[in-house]
Formats: sequence, structure tokens, C-alpha cells
Amino acid sequence: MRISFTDREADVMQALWEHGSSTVAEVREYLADPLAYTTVLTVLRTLETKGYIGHEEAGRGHRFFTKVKQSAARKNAVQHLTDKLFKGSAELLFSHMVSEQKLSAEQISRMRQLLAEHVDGEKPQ
Amino acid sequence: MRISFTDREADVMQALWEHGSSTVAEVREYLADPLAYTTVLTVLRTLETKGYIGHEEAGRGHRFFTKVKQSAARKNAVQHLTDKLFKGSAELLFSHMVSEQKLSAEQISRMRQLLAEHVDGEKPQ
DNA sequence: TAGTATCTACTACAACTCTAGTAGACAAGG
DNA sequence: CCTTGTCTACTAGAGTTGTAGTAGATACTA
Repeated sequence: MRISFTDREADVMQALWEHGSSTVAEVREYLADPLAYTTVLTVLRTLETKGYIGHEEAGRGHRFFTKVKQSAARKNAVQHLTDKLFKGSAELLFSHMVSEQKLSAEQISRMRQLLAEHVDGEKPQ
Repeated sequence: MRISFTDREADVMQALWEHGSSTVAEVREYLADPLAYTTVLTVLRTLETKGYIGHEEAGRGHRFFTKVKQSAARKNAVQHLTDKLFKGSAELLFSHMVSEQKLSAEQISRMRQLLAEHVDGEKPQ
């Protein structure tokens, strides 16, 4: 099943992943854009309807928590982007990132390091 | 200005980038999903309204052509994905790709090659 | 030139998105 | 107990997306 968020939903999920289960008021504070309390609540309920989050009673209010892993959502999003704009080729996406997304020398060297480690992990000598 | 496509719009843009300027009937053939002629036309008109494509008279019909570069759209999409799900860190996205997006050994070695070349390009000794 | 096929333009409509207001429940303060 | 604040549930409305039908123009065909 496809995991996908609208922009605003992604903001809210990000807040929940980052801060753990939260009340509406808390989520509202975490968000960069100033939204009405009810607006945040509506987004949360939408996410719950879609099955991406759940909630439990907590005193007078509710406390919302994620039900999908951030890594799963990321994987899904990267896959979707790859399919839609990079003809399904992760490699193409990668080479785009390297050439277009002006990366610093340090970033590049860290990436090389990462790749080297990954290869080592795959083929333990 | 933000460049963003809905899923269907992305399909159509992909077709136009890949095959060059095309008529409605042609785009319709390029698409994987079987859509009504009028549906394709509607998507094209939406894209035109948004300024992403243009059209010229061609015999009885129209011929549509892209007005934004594929690389620009890609860049924009990667940026957006990075912002929304990777806390704005391209590096995080990259490391996710390396660790989660099961890549073949060949792909990894090609990536390493790419990175090596990129560094050389940056610092011509 | 009358019929048929093909186009674009306009319209439709349900589902989803985004934002928020209002109503009603509930709890705390005095 | 009554007022006030906070919380969720319900409702709302404008905008977008996805899909397609109908109408009317235009061109080919017999």
C-alpha cells in the first residue's frame, strides 16, 4: 500500500516523528506555520482516518502517535519520486543529486565514505 | 516559484519531455494508463494554465510542448522531498538511498565513480 | 454536398485538500 | 454553582485533482 502525505500532513508527521506522541496543542507549536488549533486537529484526524497515526486518551485531551515508520514513509516517497520523475531509476536520481544539487566537498567526501562502508558491509572480506 | 505536478500531470510531462512536442492523441498513446481523449486534453490544458507547457496550431489540432526543463522540475521535486521528509538535508536523503534502497554492487560502484569524477571536476589539480 | 470522424471548448462532478468556525462537553477557579 | 477556558466533534466553503461527457467547429470522404 502506498504511503503518501499532502504537504501539510507531512509537516504534522514530521512533528510527531521528531517529538514523539503529542497533543494537538503541542503539534501546533511544533509547526512552523501559524495554524488554528482546529486546523491542526483536522489534519490529525485526517491522518488518523488514513491509518497513519492513532491516538489515546490523555487527561482531558488526546495524545496522537504515529503508526507508520519514518523510514517506510521516506522509502515510499523516494520510490514515488523516482518513478514519476526519474523513469524509475534510483541511479538517475542519484546522479542528478550529485550534479545538480550543489554539494559541498565535505558532503561529497562523507558520501564516498558512506558508499565505501556500504560496499564493505555487503561483501565482508 | 515552485514547480509541482500532480501524479497525472507528471505522467504527461514525462511523455512530453521524452517524445518532444506532441498532439493530444500522441500523448494519450504514450501514457501507460488508458484515459479518455478528453481527459488527456484536460490535463494538458491544466498544465498550460499553470505555465508548464505551451501549444501551437498544427493542422487541425494542437501540438503541445514543454516550457520548463526536466532538470528544473527534478531539482524542484528533490528539494521539496528533502524539505518535507528529510529535514532539508540532502545528505540524509542520500544516506537513506544508500542504506534503504537496496542498490546493486554495480550501481554502487558507478555511484562511487560518479562522485570521484565530481570531486575531480571541482578541484582540477 | 451530405455524412462521418476528429478536434477543441465548455461543463460536470465526486473526491480530496486546506483552513477554520461553531457547538457542545468538560473541568477548574472563585 | 456559575463563569471561563480548553478540548473534541461536526460543519463549511473555496480550491484542486481526476475523469469524462456534450456541444460545436472543422475537415475528410463518398
